[in-house]
Amino acid sequence: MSKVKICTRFAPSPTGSMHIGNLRTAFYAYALAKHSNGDFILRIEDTDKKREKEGGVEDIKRLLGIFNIKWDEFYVQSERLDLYNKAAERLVKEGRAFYCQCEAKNAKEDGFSKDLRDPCRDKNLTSGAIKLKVPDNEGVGFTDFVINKKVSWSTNIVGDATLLKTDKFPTYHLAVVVDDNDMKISHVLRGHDWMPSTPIHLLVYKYLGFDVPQIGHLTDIMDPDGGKLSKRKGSTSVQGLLDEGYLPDALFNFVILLGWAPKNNQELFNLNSFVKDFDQSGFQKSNPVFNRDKLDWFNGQYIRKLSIEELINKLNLENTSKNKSIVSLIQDRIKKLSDFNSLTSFFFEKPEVDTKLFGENYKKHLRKAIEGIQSERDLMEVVKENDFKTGDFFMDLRIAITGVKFTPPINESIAILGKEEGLARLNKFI
RNA sequence: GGCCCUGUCGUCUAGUGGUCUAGGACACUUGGUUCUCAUCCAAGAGAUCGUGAGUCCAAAUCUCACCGGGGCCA
Repeated sequence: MSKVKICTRFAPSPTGSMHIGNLRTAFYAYALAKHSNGDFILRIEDTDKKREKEGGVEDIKRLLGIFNIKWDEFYVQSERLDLYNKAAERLVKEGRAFYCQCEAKNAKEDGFSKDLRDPCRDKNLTSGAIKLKVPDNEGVGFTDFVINKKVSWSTNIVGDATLLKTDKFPTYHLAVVVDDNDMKISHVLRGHDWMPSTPIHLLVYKYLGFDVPQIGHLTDIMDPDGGKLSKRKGSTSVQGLLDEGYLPDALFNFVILLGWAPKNNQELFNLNSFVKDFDQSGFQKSNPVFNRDKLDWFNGQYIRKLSIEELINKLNLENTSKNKSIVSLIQDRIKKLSDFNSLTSFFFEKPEVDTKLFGENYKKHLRKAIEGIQSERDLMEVVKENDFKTGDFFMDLRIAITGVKFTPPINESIAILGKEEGLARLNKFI
């Protein structure tokens, strides 16, 4: 293979909040290019104006920015219509495509039997939509660089695909070929769902006289309940996951390992190490399942790596000494940023205490604790002196102070709350 | 229905004919640290490599069939 510069692109449609699978495609395309000092292009595929969402483009840029993905070039397809129109017209002129004026068809009754050859293909019309004139009895194929396998089809199963719609906007099939060629994309990386339309693209490449780039189809991320991961089942939008309290670093690390693996099974990656270690042969062939537990684990790992200041910042807290103390108590105890509130609410408001949670000796425990705190003594000494069971003693304190059984260490918590407030909460139950 | 991709512990995976009585990670179980929870540490359980044939001295690794999973179909 000749030594051409590697150039990849991420080509999302601005149709709504970015899906975690799209983001993964961006990471892979980015790493593939940057591993060899190639270029990474961001291309907005906005040729379906009906589905476009306002602010969609800005949202894509913003999200990529959060993950530190930077692009070398930026294009918008709707600004390039001329290019697609010319290509389509050329194909018509050269007998590789034809105008079609068929009415938009409805779903057919039997669902499946369909006529692959369009009735307009030999009418020599001079206006309308432009469709590809697919030949009969030919073979088309390519070698997929993700699954590392030659894949081929007979053109007899390929329909006369629409290339240019009547509104002069291209379909994906035309735009993707024209753009990838024009932008000198060396490696096309896309979702597995595009595999079946690859023969169409191959034909378009051929008729336009373009070199076919390397093409690879990524696995689909699956839902634990089966089927492709979808927006319907829980939060799969990148923004949704961020809102849930997952750190970008954790999301990145988790998602690149769904469908790609290094030979040594290393678990922890950041953008730089991923780019450095990236290797095409690490692509997986079968569909991975989106596993929350693993994501949570990664998130915990990255939360624990943060400095107190960084964590305070991520939690949108003021950098006060009280908050620092609180945050340092919960850093080992949260899996997601959103766990913070439930774990620490007792610091900010008096808890509701269910007295049924107390042990049988709680009054004795609380009384001695109050004495101890008033005289500023180490509570462990109080426990020993009175021959209390350590666990029971602190649990009663915990219930009185926080109202719940799972909390940060209670001595430190009382220190943060302040002696006065701590005593007040204990005295309530005497 | 047609076409295409795919199949190693529950999950993510290592593995490319012998070193595999199949390795790692998450989850799980147990023990240790500890005022609870969590962290951390240690140990354990968990996969006859989808099934059945075949090739070979030798197969998770090659071939075929079947079955399962996934995708696409103006």
